[in-house]
Amino acid sequence: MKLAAWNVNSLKVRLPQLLDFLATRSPDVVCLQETKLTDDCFPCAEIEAAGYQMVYSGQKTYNGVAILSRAPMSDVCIGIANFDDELKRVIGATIDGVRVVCVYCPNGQSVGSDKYIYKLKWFDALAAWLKDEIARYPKLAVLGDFNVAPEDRDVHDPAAWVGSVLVSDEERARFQALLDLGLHDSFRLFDQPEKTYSWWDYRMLGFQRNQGLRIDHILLTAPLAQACTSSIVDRPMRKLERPSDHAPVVAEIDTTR
DNA sequence: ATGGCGCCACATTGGCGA
Repeated sequence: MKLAAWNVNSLKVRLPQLLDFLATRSPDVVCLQETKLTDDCFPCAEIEAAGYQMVYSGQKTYNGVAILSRAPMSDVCIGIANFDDELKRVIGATIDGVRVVCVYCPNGQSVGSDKYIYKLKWFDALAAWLKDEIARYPKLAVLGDFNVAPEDRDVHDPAAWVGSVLVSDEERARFQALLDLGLHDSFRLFDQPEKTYSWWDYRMLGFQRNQGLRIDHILLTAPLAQACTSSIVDRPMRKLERPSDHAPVVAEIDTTR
């Protein structure tokens, strides 16, 4: 099972690139973030024509998540249980016995801001909910834009970023709390090229200079981590014309194990 | 020097993302 997560930064704009991704990479499951579409505007026909079923939860202008899958999805859930959040950031579904949770974690804007406080609370609610979900579904994957660079090696210039949003100790502690639930960062299960990132600023030739951050992740419970055969950042997608500022992240699970 | 780029909407400028 090939699983992908991609912050498309507007599905309306990025639909051609998504269809390219589906056709050339042939993922089984794709978790999308920042679709920025209300549900009545979701491009169902084009995605169905590409051979995928889909579930989605969106809103105007900001946020919005979706899961695309070749196989049927069941037990679809929207949002974090017991956490009141009007922003559309979470959708989950069961696919071939794997519980897939797609997340668009808050950005946090700047350390100490109201949005930062909300980000920390949001992560606490996510962890509390995932603890129950993992107990219910031992084979669980959490994929998406976490808006946290877990370690300094996930940051192009750690000295320039020290203490700022996306890398602050409090944010990294929230990410670690997810790992402490028994989740594994699939990317770190394998040897990886140095300076591998998943997001690059549109400004300042960020991509050309590889000034990026690794903030998009695929986290796996132990049964899936043991069956994981690869986990990469699909960097070439960031080179396309009119790219998202994020590249997709992709992990493969050997479901016969 | 806190800018830049790209996307969105009560648009032709401002808010936001990261």
